[in-house]
Amino acid sequence: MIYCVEDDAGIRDMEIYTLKSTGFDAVGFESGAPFFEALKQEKPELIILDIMLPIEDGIEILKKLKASSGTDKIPVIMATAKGAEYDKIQGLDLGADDYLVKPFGMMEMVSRVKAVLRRCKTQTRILTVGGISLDIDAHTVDAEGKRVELTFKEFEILRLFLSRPGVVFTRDMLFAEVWGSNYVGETRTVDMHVKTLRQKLGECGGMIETVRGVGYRIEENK
Amino acid sequence: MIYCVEDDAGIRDMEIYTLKSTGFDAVGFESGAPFFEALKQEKPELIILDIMLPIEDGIEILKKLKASSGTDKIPVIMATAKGAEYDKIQGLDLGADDYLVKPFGMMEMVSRVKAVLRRCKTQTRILTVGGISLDIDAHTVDAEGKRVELTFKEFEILRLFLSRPGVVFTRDMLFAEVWGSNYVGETRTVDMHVKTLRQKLGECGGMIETVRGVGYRIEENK
DNA sequence: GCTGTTATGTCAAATCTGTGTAAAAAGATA
DNA sequence: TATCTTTTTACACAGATTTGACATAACAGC
Repeated sequence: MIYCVEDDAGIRDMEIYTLKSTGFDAVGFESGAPFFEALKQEKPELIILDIMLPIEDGIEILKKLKASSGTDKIPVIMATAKGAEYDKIQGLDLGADDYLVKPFGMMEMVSRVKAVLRRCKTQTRILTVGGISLDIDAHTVDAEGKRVELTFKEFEILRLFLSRPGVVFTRDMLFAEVWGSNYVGETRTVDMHVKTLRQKLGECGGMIETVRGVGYRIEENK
Repeated sequence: MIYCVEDDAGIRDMEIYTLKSTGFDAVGFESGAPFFEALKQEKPELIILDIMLPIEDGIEILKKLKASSGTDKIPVIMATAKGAEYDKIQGLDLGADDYLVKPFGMMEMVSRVKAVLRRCKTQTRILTVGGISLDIDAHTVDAEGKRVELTFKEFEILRLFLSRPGVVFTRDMLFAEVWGSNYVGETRTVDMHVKTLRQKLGECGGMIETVRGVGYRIEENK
């Protein structure tokens, strides 16, 4: 879902039309008030925000968005009039993720939206690295296209690995994240789960690398 | 460190001057070739890349950057001529982090640089000196662009060296930091690790200098 | 230049440590 | 209860680390 705040109905409709025909779900708002109302109902993935607005201007709206913990992480693209460089600077410094200079092409808008979403890939619900893909919602894992049945702990560990490919997780980190407690004493619990993971993942099992003296990581295949 | 690739000497100098006077360390390049040469030596925090370049254009350079595992995470801001919308789209789709439309103000450039760096802040912690780069999170080391496999102690020692380039570490300091204990008695342990480090780092091995009677350090320049 | 002294480089052997694995015990779940 | 998951224990082994002996290089004084 993408929200567009834009007072010019022509531009607004064009934006919504383009976004929808590109496969996004989009809703337009004429001003800040109805926009904030909608925000209470549903948080969009991204906001396109015009700076020149009648009652409350875009900069003010942006400040409010960034001030509230529920909305501060939603990426914002500011739309600004040509030559208003100061606005751009202010917007960027206030935490806008990008901006569009009017008049902008719809192709460009879509590209920027995609680029920002790519950057802010906050919660991709499906993690994929190499031949392994893990669906967080469905709680399923496929390796080389084949469904793999994992237990809870195994799933959580694999999810961590996939969430940051190439990054090494120490046993302490794994314990903290998966068990929520500290890694105390000498136990081979983690190793055990890694072993079964490797086994169940078959071919892809080799992607889980041991970093001796440190921990484990999933190979960032290149 | 920020690298600027721009064929127009006037613009390039202006960029470098502005960035330096803002507190950044910046170096300019006229074309792709010297830029890639410098890249072997040191990886910058950010790259400002002109699209219209004589021999190899910015899009090509961007593709190369994103194709190499050592450079694909470095944020890139593309500089493009006004109205060349297609370029922008292509650049953004290829993974550029932002772009500047020529002619752009220096204030805007600085704002964008800061914004991109802010966004990419929580990325990876990478120490780079000369041709060596060490990724703390991934626990990997590259020398001259090639992956080098290090053992735990080797990694820790190299990490110390890279954390303070040019500074000499005595054997006592190394023991205290890496082993967490005091350097007792006469043993060749540290020297041994330094030897294997130099060996494994190949060309870059020479960067580890012996300071007779004191300890070791990593050579800052060259 | 030499020469003796000292620090560092190198090697192979000895030691130590972390990890893989299996199997059994302990907890959950149904 | 039976079954599945998780944890623990025990042990073997590959690989990392350390050590001591010796070679080599650097330096200071002559």
